[in-house]
Amino acid sequence: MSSQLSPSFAAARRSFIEAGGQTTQSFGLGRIIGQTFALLYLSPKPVCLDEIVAELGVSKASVSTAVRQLSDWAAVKRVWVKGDRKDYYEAETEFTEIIRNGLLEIVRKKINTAGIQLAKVEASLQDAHDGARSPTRDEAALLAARLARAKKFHQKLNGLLGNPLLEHLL
Amino acid sequence: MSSQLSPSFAAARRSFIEAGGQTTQSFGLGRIIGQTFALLYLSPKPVCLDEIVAELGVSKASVSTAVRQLSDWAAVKRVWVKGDRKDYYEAETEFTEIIRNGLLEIVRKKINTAGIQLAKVEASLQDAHDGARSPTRDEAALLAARLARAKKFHQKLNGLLGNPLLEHLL
DNA sequence: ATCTGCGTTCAGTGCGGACTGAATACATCT
DNA sequence: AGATGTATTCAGTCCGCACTGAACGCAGAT
Repeated sequence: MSSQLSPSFAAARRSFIEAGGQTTQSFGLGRIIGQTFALLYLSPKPVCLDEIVAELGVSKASVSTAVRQLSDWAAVKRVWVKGDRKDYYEAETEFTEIIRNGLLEIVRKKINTAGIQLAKVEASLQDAHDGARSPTRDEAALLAARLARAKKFHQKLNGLLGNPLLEHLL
Repeated sequence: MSSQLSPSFAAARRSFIEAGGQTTQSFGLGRIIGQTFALLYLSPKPVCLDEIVAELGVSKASVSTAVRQLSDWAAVKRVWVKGDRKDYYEAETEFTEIIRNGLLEIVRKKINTAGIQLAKVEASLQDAHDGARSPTRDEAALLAARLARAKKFHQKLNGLLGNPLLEHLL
């Protein structure tokens, strides 16, 4: 692909792709996701799966799943090239959109499951309160109070993540 | 510790601690960090290392490092009990502070290292531009343009994370 | 219908990082 | 000073998860 490009230009390109991989990996998303996006982000024309596989030197399976992840977040979009049976992909260049659909969505999910667990704790605390003997009361009261604070904070976080003002700041 | 508490109360407590572990683990911070904080958060009095070790059933080393992590973020604070050589810990109950000092700080670091890598790419692109022959120019121009956009977004993120308005929303 | 060239799936592998246990360092008491 | 009870450190182990390779499914072409 980059046969006639100057060596140092190719180096800069690879460096950028590597940086993409490092970044996504540091966020626990895996290396190939970032590398794939970076590659597409730098490409002037749509790129097919096998080209990505060739340039990154990884398995087709990895790129396939990475590309799906990325298109789930609308970080890349499929492009059909007429007369070609391959799938081609190009990057969404608007980072703000990607954060909105990708990262923030992930965080929302995690916050949400945390909230579900809080609700379960609340339920089992109800049971505990019913059959409580005297020495339990103080402990139970503290747990209830702390649990309430946790729930309140959880709601505040939810509000923040849904706040249009946050997305406006991006 | 909870010998005279009702079974279902103890269950609620363990459930909360477990939820804490799940949450921190889902954010890639490890399970014990969240469990330790949750335990301290529910405790009416300061707790020493060995009590945490006993209740969580994990190694002393794990709890030791977890506790240090947590106090780095000011999520827990050391408390001295006079006449006792052990270290005691209690939780910071103000979640907002923890997010500020912990999670946001982590994200800032990651964003920062990403920025450093971008700078490196920019530098090697400078070299490439110097020795460029004609067919390279277009590709180089695109890379430069996209790199500029990436840098701009990086700065925007930095600004957002440093924005007092964000912390005010918490 | 068969063949050909794609993308996807899934059981298995390898690796990175959390966790452990023993050795170490440290503090306080006698 | 030594002794004792504590926290910390560090090499090693274990485990989850990203990644792989082969088998599969599914198109369109002939």
